Amino acid sequence: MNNAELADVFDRIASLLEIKGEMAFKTLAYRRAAESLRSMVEDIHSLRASGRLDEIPGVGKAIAQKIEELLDTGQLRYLNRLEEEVPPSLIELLNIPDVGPKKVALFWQRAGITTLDALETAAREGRLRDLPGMGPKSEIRLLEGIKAYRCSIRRVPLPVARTLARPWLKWLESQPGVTQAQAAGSLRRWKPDIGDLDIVFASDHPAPVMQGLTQKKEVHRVLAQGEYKSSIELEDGLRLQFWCQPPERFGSLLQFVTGSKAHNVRLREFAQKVGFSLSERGLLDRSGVEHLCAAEEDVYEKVGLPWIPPELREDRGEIQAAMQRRLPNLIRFEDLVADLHLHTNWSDGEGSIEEMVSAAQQIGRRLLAVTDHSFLIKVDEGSSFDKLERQRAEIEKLRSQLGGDFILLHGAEVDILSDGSLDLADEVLQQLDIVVASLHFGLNQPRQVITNRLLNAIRNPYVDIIAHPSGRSLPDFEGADLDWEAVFSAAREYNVALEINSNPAHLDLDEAHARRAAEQGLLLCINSDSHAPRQLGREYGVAVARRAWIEPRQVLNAWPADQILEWLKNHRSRKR
DNA sequence: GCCGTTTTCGGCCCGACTGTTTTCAGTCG
Repeated sequence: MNNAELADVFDRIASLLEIKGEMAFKTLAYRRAAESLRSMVEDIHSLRASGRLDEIPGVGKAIAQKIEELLDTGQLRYLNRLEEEVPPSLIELLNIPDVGPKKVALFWQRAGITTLDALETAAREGRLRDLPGMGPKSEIRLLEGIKAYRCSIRRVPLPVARTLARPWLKWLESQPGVTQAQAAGSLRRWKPDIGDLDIVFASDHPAPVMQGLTQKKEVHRVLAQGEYKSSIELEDGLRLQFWCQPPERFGSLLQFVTGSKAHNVRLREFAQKVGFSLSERGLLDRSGVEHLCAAEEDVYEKVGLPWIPPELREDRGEIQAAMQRRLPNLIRFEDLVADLHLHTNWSDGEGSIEEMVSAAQQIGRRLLAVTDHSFLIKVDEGSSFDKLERQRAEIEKLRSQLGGDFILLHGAEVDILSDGSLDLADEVLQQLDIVVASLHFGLNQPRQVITNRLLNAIRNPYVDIIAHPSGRSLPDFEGADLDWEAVFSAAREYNVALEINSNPAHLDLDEAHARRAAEQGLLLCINSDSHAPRQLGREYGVAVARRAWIEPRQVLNAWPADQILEWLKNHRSRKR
C-alpha cells in the first residue's frame, strides 16, 4: 500500500463516519490525516521503518496504529466493521452538489436508498418530497445535481481557467460602482488545475451587478443569487462564483475567497488565539469592535502575521512559518536569469535561434541554452555530428553579433535510451556547452527498470540537467513510477540539477517532489521547454516552484550568469 | 481523533444562501 492508497482509506472512513453522524471533529481528523498522506512524498514504508509515523501532521496514536495494520495486512478491521454498518455505496452520493452527509443519511434511513440510481428514481417518482426538510424544489435541485455530477467535467487546467476568467473580470470592471475585480480561489494560488472559478469584486451597490451577472447569455443555470454571493453554471458545466463586499472590506473578502479552505481554518484558529474572530467581512475583537480590512495585507497584519503569498496557503506549515518570521523568500519569474532548455527550428521548434534570443532578451533573460532534440537533429546515423557542427557555427556567429551582454550556449536535449545510455555518444556530448537529458518513451516500465535508466543518465559524465524527470504528460499520464529517493540521492551525489518544466502539460517535477528535492538540498532548474518564442514567457514552472516553497538560491538559472557558467564548468570537471 | 503561546482535557472557523421552514438545518467555500 502506498501513501495515496492509505489516504483513500482514511477519506473513506471519514465519509462513512459523516454519514453515520459521528462527531464532526473526528471526521475532520481523518480528512486531515488523508490530506497529509496525499501531499507527502516520502514513502510511508520508510517513515514507518524509522518509527516516524507520528511526525505526519494530523496522525496521532489511533491513526498511526491503523496505518501499521494496513501496511502489515492490507486490511483494516475498523473499516470492515464500518462498512457493515454503513453501505459503502452511499459514499458516492456525497459527490452530488448540495448533497451532504445529513441528506445521505436521510435518504438511506428514511427511504432505504443506498445507490445513485435508486436516488435518481426516487426523486423522479416524487418519493423524496415528503421527507423532513425536503420539498418539490429540493427534489428538482437534487435531480439537477445528479445530472451535473454524472456529466461532471474534469478539472480545468490553469491556463484555460485564466483565459476563461478574463472576460468576466473585464465585464465587472466596466460596471458602475465596481472599484476592483480579481480572480481568487485556486486560480490565484496558481494550482495546476481548478475545479470552479472564484471571482471577487468590490462595490457599495452589488445588487444590480449580481443581477446583471446572472442574466448574461453565457449563463446556463443560476445556482444561487444573493447580495454578497452568486453562483452560476455555464453550458459545459463549469461553475463560477462571484463574491462582493464594499471596498473597505475587500481585503477580507479577497483573503477568504483565495483560500485554501484548510488555510482559512488554520488562520481563523490562530486569530482566535490572539483575540479576533475572523470572517470574510472583517475582524471582530473581544470587545465586539469591528476592524475592517480594505487590503489583504491588513488581515494578516491585524492578527500579527506577515502577508503570506497565496501559493503557500495550503495548510502546509505556512502559518507556523509566518509566526516565526521564517516564510521563504519565494522565487519570482523576474528572478530567472537564464533559460536552459528550449527548442528551435533546428528540431521541432517554430523559431530560429535568433528569434528565441530576441524573445528572451525582451523578458530580461541574460543567458540562453539552445537544446534541440538529439533525435530530431540527428537526421541519420552519419550526419548528426555534422548538423550539430553547423548549429554550433551559427551559434558562434550569433555570439559575435550579440557581444558580451548576452550569453548563448550550445546544448542538446538527449534521449535516455531503454538501457539508460544516451542517444548521442560521449564524444559528441563533450563538444556541447550543456547537456539536458530526459525520458521520452518506455515510461510505463516497472519502477526498478525505469529508475535505473534515470540513474544511469544522472551518472553520465556529461549530463548537467535532468529535464521533466517523471515524463509526466497531462492530462493522460501522471508520470513514471520512479523510486524518488534513489533519484534524489543520485542527483545529490552527482550534483545534477533537476528540472521544473514550465510547459503546463508537464509541470514536472510537480510541487510535492520539487519541495522534497529542495528540502534535501538538491539544485533545481526552472526551464520553459519552449518550442516557440512566445513560450519563453511561461510562468507555470515558477508557480510550481513557489508552491514548493522554493527560493532563488535553490534554482540554478536564477543565479547570476557568471555563476551559472562557473557551475557548468566545475560540475563537468568534477563529474569526470 | 488530534493537539498544546489557554489546555495532557477540552477545545477544535465563520457567514451566505436555499428551501423548508414560522425560526432553522443543511451545504458550501
